[in-house]
Formats: sequence, C-alpha cells, structure tokens
Amino acid sequence: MTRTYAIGELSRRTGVKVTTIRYYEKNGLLPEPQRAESGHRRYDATALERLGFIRQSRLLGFDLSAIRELLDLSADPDRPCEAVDEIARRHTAEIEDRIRQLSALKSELDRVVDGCGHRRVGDCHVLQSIAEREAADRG
Amino acid sequence: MTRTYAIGELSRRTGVKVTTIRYYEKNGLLPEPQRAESGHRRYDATALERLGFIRQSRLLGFDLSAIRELLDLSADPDRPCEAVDEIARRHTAEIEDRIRQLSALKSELDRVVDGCGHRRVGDCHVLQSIAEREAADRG
DNA sequence: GTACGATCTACAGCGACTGTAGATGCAAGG
DNA sequence: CCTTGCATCTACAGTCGCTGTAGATCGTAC
Repeated sequence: MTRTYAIGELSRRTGVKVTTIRYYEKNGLLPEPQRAESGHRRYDATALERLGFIRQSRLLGFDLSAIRELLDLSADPDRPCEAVDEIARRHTAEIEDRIRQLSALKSELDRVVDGCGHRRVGDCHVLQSIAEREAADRG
Repeated sequence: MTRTYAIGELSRRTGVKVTTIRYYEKNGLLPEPQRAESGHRRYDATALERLGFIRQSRLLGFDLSAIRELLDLSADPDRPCEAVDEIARRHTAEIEDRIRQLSALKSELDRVVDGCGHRRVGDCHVLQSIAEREAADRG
C-alpha cells in the first residue's frame, strides 16, 4: 500500500496549481485518478512523476500537444526514439525562429525610439516613425 | 467629397483582415464609421491612416492597450512626448527580456537534445533529461 | 459544535484574434 | 428582370493555456 496524495499536496510537490492539474486531466494529459469516498482525487507516485514531466516540458516551452506526443511515445519503450528527437528539434527550431524575429523587432524598435528628444507629441519622432513604416511589412 | 472605402477595400489597402477591423472597432481602437444606406461601413482617409498606424504598431509587437495609449496621446499634439517614449522603451525592455528568456531556454533545450543517438524510447536521452530536470525551475 | 481550509463541479474570462451560420446587399452577365 | 456569386452584415463560438469565480461539500483542529 503506497502513499497517495490529495490534489493540494500533488500541487505543492510539483509546483503546478490545483486548477491547472484539473485542467490537464480534462484535457487528457493526466488520467482520471482514483477517488476517495468523499469524491476527492487521490494520486499515486506515477501521477506525481507524470505531472513532474509535464511541468518540466512546459518550462522548456513545449506546448500541450507536443507534451501529449512525448507522453504517448514514452508509453512504448521499445520504439526507436527518432520521433522524440523530431519533436524536440522542431521545438528548438521554433525557438530559434522566435529569437530571430524578436531580434529583428528589437532593432526596428531601437530605430524608432532612437533620438526621441522629448518634443511635443505633435512632432514626436516615435509616432512619426511608426506611421511612416510601410515598407517593412510581414515581420 | 473625398473618396470612401468599403471594409473590404480598407482591408486590402492595410493588410488587416475584415474581421479584425470589426474587432478593432468593437474594442474602441477604431471609431464607428459612417454607414451606407445598406448598413455597410464606409471609411475615409483618416480611418485608413489610423488603421495603418495600428497595423504597424502591431507588427512592432505593441499590444492593443499600448496602441490605444499611443493613439490617445497622438490626439493631443501639444503634450510633451515623454509618455510616448515611455511606452516604447517599456516595450523594448520587454522584448529584451523575452529574448533573454528564450536564449536561456534554447541552451537548456540544446543540452536536452544533445547526443540523442536514436536509441529506443525506453532509454531516450531527451525524455530522461526532461524527467530529471528538477533543479532548473522558475524559468 | 464550529470555524477554517481544502476540495468539488461548472462555467466565464484573458488577449488577439479566427471561424462559423444565416441573413442581406450589390454588381455583372444572360 | 433574373440569377449567380461575392461582399457585407450581426452575433456568437473556438483557439491556447490557463486563471478566477460561485456555491456547495468535506475534513480536521480546537
């Protein structure tokens, strides 16, 4: 008879909020747990581990559908792990893209903000630059 | 009698989707336009300019409440433009933060993905690294 | 017994849209 | 004049990953 946890304790142990745990359950990331007579959810070590995995994946920026895939794949330990690799690399590539986009954005913004001499709004450099940017579309 | 535009033409000229234009109107970024007898919206050059400004601001990553502020400020050309500058700099700082976060995330991910030798899922390096990451919280 | 916190369900709200349904309008071709 | 086909209209639901709310019940400590 191993230890079980109420949802609040699971929450404390993983750092995932109670409402979020229920949300994960409703969205199929966590299986429906057993219930105490009172109707309260009771979790075991397996659930603790699984939720920990979900949390770490979220911290790494994986979205829930990617996490679902990772969990599904890990249920099947004999399959080759190319699919796992694929998901991780795709995600890395997305983050690289995002960094590139944001860096481009930042240089645009720097150009816009640069040289604001605290004039009146009427001839504000920032507002003018925004209004005049028609070339740089599709960022 | 200057030229007016139907919503579809405004959309084509600014690159903002028709539904998005109506959304902006509902959320107070665009004033309610005049209507033709049929009930169809009719826009003028002022609306075209304002929507262009909104689009460029969105491309620069400003959120709608910041854009609302910018539009409100620019309605008052005699005020000093410090507030405008403030908004732009705050936004730039947020983007710098975001880039820093994503860069940290990317090195984490690189460490996780690194050295996947296409094993079986059962001893997949990627899954293990995620499962074992308990130290690096609060990213 | 009673007070307080934890848990329950069910549903609304966030931001910035996007998509849908079902009803009209309008301009061009036959 | 009639049809075809797109544009436009309103109103509302769905996206993602939660968060917050209301109102009820449960469990535990005093």
